[in-house]
Amino acid sequence: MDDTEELRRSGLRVTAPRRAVLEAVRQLPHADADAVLTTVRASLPSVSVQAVYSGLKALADVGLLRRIEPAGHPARYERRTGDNHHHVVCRSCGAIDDVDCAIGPSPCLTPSSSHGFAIDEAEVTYWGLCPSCGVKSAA
Amino acid sequence: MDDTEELRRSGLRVTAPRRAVLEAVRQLPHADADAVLTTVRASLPSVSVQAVYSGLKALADVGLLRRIEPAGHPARYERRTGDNHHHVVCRSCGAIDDVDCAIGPSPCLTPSSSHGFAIDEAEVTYWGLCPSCGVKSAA
DNA sequence: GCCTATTCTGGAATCATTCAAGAATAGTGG
DNA sequence: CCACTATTCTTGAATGATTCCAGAATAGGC
Repeated sequence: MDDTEELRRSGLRVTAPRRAVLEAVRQLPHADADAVLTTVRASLPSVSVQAVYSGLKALADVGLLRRIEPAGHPARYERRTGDNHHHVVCRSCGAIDDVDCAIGPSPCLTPSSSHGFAIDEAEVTYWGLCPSCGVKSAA
Repeated sequence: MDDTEELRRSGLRVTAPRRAVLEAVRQLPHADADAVLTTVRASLPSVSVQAVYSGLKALADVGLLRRIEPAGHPARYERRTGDNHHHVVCRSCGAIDDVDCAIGPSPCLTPSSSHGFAIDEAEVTYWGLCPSCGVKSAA
């Protein structure tokens, strides 16, 4: 299924900016809005900042993209959706990698106490140093 | 151990704004900077915004406060530190509650694959609706 | 091909937070 | 108790990511 088809099935209008945003996130998993903008402009030089933001929002709203917001970093976007996998974030450079569910299939965590909250998602973020930053700090 | 003593032991200068910040976070667990500012000004009306921000940062840096940053919300601060407990966040009103470690003592989660990252923390955030927002949305 | 709702463009605004320069002050040594 | 110096405070401006706005463009149904 190509991007155009995915957009249509999700009930979104198929526009050049949206296809380009979808394609950019495919090329750059965990890209932030700025990186997406740069990539999109390689093929569509006149796309506005807002077209990218609203495209990212529309795509995330229908589930074609997943938005992750690591503390202290701008939001990142990825196409791997629906499995609630987790992420490792490098404290030094902000690099992100996927991590499969810690325990079994998603939703993979049950809190020991929920204080009456109706919980629908368990989000896990691992923090540390990526391979290349780890080497630098050890030196 | 009172606030003054805690500050001193952590190697921080004891100032009125810092004591007030520490006291405010004790009164309001999971308060954001703005709520802390308001509370601090109840006793010290002329404290600046930056005194609160720099106080929060200094206190968090030495571990007297823990800073949490739920996606889409301003940073919150709490005095319960050192146990890496987790949080439930209400999607509707942003209310936060503590949740004990999902599995055993902290650090309580081990990723199935780390991609070479040197991981030092597993942060878990549960998302859902708090008791009062859950009631409203069910109605 | 036309019509209308949706999306896009350009520009300004918002929010949380941080930076900068100079005044105030905590804590040390005398 | 006082002076000294580094730290912290004040005021005010700046930053970065993101959103809001009004009007122009356009996707998709008829």
